[in-house]
Amino acid sequence: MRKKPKQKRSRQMVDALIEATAKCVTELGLDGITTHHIAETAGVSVGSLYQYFDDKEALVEALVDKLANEISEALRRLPLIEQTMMEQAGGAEGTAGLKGNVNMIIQFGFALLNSRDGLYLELVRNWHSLPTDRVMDILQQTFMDLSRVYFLKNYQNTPIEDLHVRIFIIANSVMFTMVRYIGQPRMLMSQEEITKGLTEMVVGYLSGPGETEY
Amino acid sequence: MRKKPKQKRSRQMVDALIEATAKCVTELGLDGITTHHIAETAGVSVGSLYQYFDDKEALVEALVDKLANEISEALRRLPLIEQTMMEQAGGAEGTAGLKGNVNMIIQFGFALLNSRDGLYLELVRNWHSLPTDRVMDILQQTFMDLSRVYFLKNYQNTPIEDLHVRIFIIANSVMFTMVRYIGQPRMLMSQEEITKGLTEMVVGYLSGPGETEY
Amino acid sequence: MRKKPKQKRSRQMVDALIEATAKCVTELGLDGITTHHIAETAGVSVGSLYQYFDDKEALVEALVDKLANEISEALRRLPLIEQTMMEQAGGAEGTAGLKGNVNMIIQFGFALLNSRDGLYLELVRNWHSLPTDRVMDILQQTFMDLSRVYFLKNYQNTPIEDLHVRIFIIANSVMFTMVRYIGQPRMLMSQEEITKGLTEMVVGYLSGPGETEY
Amino acid sequence: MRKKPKQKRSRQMVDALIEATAKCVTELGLDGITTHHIAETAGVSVGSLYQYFDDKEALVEALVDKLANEISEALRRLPLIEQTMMEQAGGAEGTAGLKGNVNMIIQFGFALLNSRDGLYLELVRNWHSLPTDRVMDILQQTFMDLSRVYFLKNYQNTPIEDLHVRIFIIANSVMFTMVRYIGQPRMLMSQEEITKGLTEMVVGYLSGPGETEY
DNA sequence: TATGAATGAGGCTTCATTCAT
DNA sequence: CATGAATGAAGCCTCATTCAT
Repeated sequence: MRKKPKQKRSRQMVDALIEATAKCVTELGLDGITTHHIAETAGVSVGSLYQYFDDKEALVEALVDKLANEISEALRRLPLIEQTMMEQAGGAEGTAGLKGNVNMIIQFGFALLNSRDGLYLELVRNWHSLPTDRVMDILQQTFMDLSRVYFLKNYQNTPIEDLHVRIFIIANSVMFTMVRYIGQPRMLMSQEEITKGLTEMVVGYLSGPGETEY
Repeated sequence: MRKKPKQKRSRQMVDALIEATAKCVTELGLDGITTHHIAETAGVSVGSLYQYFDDKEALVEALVDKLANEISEALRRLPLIEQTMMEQAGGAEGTAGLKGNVNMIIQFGFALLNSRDGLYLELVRNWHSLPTDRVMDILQQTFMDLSRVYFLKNYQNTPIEDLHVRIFIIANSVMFTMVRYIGQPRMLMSQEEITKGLTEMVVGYLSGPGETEY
Repeated sequence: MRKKPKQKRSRQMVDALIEATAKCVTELGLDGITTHHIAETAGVSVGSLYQYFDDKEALVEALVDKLANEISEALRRLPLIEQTMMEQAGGAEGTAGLKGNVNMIIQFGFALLNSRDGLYLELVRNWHSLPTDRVMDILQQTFMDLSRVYFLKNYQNTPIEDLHVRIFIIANSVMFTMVRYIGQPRMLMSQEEITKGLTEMVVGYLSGPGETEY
Repeated sequence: MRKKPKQKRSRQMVDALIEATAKCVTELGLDGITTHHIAETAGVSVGSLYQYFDDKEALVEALVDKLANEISEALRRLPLIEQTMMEQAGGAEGTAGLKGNVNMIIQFGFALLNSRDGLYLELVRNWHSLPTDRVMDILQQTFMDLSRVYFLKNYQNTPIEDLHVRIFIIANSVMFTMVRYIGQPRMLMSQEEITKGLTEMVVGYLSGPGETEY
């Protein structure tokens, strides 16, 4: 970013531009946006755009960063259910709490991808051409953290050595399956089916044998 | 395609152009390619390009189609292991054959994504902006078919009612997790770990309760 | 023309190409035609086209020449009515024969412009960008000749000193008024009205005082 | 037009571009102009051209509109001579005023077609491929209006039922005869002869029998 | 600072013409 | 002679970025 927006006016301008970028992305797709569109949508001139952002990339980067943090926050605020003592004692079979939580997170994900007119959807789709890997990274990191805490609290007796691998696999599996599902026009499957399937897969994976023989 | 490549020369030209497109995609990325680049890489003039393809899109489409068919073929040729009688009788625990097969497919997938200088990687990444959905469709369909046959043969006593949902979830989970993994520059995890994790998840999911209570 | 088509085959080819050009002109407009279109329509290769014609211009020129001669012939075959002795004696008032002839020619003109799917219309419209002025020239010349003969026979006592000027004016007036009329989509006037008006104007002009004071 | 030329600079740019278009049309012909030529002639970049005009067509349209209005204005400012009482009473023979006016208009027309290095000539020639029919429409409409007023004032006793047909015929006859005359390289006739002939024809037609038997 | 006019490199596509087979 | 594949100059238009006001 070219300029630290300390002034109030500046911050407003920066925010307006980022918001305009978001709007343009949802309306035109990530590679349909132009600096003119964004400036016009923000109600400012192209010149101003370049006063606050080095180039188009920087704008998208700023947008992505902002969203990533928002999502990360929201994820953290999710009312995850703590496992009861009973379940914890029950061993591998007591996955009701886990299942509920996974289900909740997936539903949250679907809600997210469908919100803001598909803004997140478009960004996730184009993750590879985004100026930062932040979205994925932040999301994954958040996921990691959440999971680690959750597991430490609830499954102290379970090995979590390869937790980072599992989280990586799960995060990407869930996210892209959802994105792919939403992208499909012909709805041969209901969102509930997908949610249920994903939940089952994830819970099974998390409850399965850890570093078992193989 | 503008002209049916009946002549030997024509087919050579078409192939050269598709191969040039492939090369350009790996070198410049899907949306870095230009008609001039492709023509030059193929060692012909732009005019020739348009003699055989309606536009740039058509070229990419041809490339994608070709690759999709190749992969589909290769998948079909994978030496999947038939389940033994013992395993089949063993119920959910007898998953050694399944596990082996899943593992084989994932390794095949990694090999594929790493081949051709990342051509497949780039194409899968950009699946949403490809002129055809054929890649995904063909791959998924092939997967479906393979799986259906496999399950019919080996798990006749297992419910496969929601098989299409499971296949959808698995195909996308595996594929995008692999793509994402390869895309990561810092290798915090080994490919073996990912392969193992994915296999475990998939096998668990496929061996888990079918249309159980939930 | 590059080659004298003495052989039968050659002449056939030349004719086919010219006819194809005609078809393309009516279908695509004079500046919508391409050598490929023409060759394809003629059922031959572009190469052959260039074997018989230096370039695209030459083709159009050949077409125009052919048509001009055809029209010229047809004009000459028009059954113009000879004036009766009575009329000739009657002076300026005896214009029934003239009027009939003018009317006939105009109707002939309309029929021509509406024939061949508007081929003539398109060519007259584009007279200025035609490779030859032949159409106009031949038509005008034919007109001149016809008129000269006609007047010599029928109006020997009338001065015809400025006949060439009158013919020039009349030919162009009539032709372009017709062309413009046909081009108008909204038919605020009937073709009969136009025909009648043109006839009246022309007859009046031809019967008017010759080299009078002015 | 893409941008409203509110600013002084903008209007200058727009004017420069239209003027450059005019110059290019006279130098290269209507279908010899290119966006680069025009921009270069105007002394600006292609980009600027597209800042003010949607495409090449829009430029030509703007030029044509401008000229059409100019001509229309000029036509209206022509000092047409009102008929004297004597003439009006004199019936068909009192056409001195009319003849003078027709003559004046034709001379005006010649002056116009010969001005601006043949710009008007080229545009009239290409009337059918101009983006708007406005030229012809505006000119014809102006002509109509002028004539109507003129005839109402001066020939109240003459039937003018088919005036629109007559105007249509006259306008096109005169205009295209002039255009054709100017286009002819070999001057077998003087401009005076043409002017005189056209005047005679027009006056004769306008003074002739109205809706007479036929 | 804010503006938005101006820039111009660069991308896509067409089509008349040539030439090896 | 016929073919049609190959050529490549040329045209149109876009858009990220700069800079004078």
